[in-house]
Amino acid sequence: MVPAPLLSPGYHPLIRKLESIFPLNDEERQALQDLPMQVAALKEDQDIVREGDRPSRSFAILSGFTCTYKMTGDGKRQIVTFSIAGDMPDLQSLHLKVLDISVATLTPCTVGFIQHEALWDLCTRHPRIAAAFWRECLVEGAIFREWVLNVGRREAYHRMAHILCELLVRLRVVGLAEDHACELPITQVEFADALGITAVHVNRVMQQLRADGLIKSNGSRLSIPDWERLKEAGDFDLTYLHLRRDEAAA
Amino acid sequence: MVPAPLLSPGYHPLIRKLESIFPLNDEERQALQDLPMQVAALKEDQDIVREGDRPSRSFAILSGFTCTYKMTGDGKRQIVTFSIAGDMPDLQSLHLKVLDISVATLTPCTVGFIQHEALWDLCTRHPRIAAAFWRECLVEGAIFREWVLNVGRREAYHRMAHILCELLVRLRVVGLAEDHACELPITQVEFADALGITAVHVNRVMQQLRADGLIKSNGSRLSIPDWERLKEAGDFDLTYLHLRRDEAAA
DNA sequence: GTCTGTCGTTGATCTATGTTACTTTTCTGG
DNA sequence: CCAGAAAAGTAACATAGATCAACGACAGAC
Repeated sequence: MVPAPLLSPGYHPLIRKLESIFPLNDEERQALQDLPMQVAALKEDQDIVREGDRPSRSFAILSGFTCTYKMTGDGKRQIVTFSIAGDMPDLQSLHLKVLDISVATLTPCTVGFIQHEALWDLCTRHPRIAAAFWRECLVEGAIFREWVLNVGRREAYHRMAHILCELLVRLRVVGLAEDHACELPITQVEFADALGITAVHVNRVMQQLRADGLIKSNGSRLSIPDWERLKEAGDFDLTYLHLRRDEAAA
Repeated sequence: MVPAPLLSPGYHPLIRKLESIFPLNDEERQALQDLPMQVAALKEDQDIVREGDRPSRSFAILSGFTCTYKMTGDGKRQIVTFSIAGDMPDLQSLHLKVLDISVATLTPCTVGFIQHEALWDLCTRHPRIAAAFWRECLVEGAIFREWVLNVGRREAYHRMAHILCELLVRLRVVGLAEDHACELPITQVEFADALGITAVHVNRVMQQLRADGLIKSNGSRLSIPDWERLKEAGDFDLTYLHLRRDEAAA
């Protein structure tokens, strides 16, 4: 039911992610490994869950990128977070019956659906895993807070720099980025919806970042020639990601 | 150690708040009632905890208003949420060692500090209370998400309307507001920091809301002559507050 | 190999909101 | 009851970013 490479010890994205914020023992890793999961391959630009849904399962992203978004009444979209391998963007539905967000794929994705019952069972049997999930929800909350700050109080140029820093660090944590480069298949329209600006302005700001030598990009490949200066431009301090040892040192 | 009126059944703000999102039984209510709490009276405009702290206790607000905020590197403040009686703005510190936010009083406040050990103990003994706390953290996260949307994609006028709707509903839930009026001791500067705009603009926008007959205010008293129109102006849908029965019907 | 749609890019113009520098009102402590 | 401070309100001017309307470069479909 689950493709072999995803299950080989040390490669399960969910485990890798959880371990980035919480230390697990062998037994707990095994329990996660054994979690019954219905794996699905999804195309890009597809909603996985929608605002108003009452899901009976959550899902973990095994590969690909998703965004979590909300819409205003007049149809404007705000992306509130991006998610990557190991993330469980609707874990909250375990406790909150009605979803207040939608999650959509940005790229083709592999996701693993896990019945809430199975998660409850796991949490009961392994209270430390329950704590790890709770903790993961809290880290997610911390990211939202930082985004409120980012959107509320930083200019577009710095906002963009900040989000790039966050994405690079988070990708590094799950092994999807080298030191200062990564694959980042996010369009300018998507960045616009995440930063609360227009796509036109994203374009201008990215050009400025390029001109200033803070980033380079060809196609969906991003590389960062001067991490220190990008961090500074983005006013980026990774405390809010609450990583264990400073995984990504950065 | 705890003032009597705060402990009398049915009036403990913490219990009232938890029950607004999670049903408790008598035993659980009692356990919360018995939670050892160090009560403190704080003046206004005081930090209760600061970004970077590593607290060994969390606190519940028993009376008064607080704001949770973050600062940018160049000293701009963003308030990421307001908190009121029953809220535990730094409950996260139970899991996340280093605080990524500061919490300050907006008015004189009574707060009850609770040692993390006591909370852990409570959670172990009463798994449903642990679930309730987890759930509370998730609701808080949902509020942050809505704020990202609010700040990112709504114009100042609508943003202001939205935040007023949220505050009224939340105050109503804990019995601090009548149907369409409440005491709201939040200054225009504070609203500005919460909405990601300037105080000057808050002033303009509030005048517009008044002129449009959506709100009335004298001093710190807010009243809402036309709730339906304010909700509409604020594009407000209380789903994201995840209240139990629709407490505040609204 | 052309067609079609998506994505990135550009320029001209407009506007919501910021900035600065006040004045007026309300609150508070002595 | 008054003085001083904090909060609210005003006005003139500045600007980051929005809006609108193109255009070019690809990539996948057929």
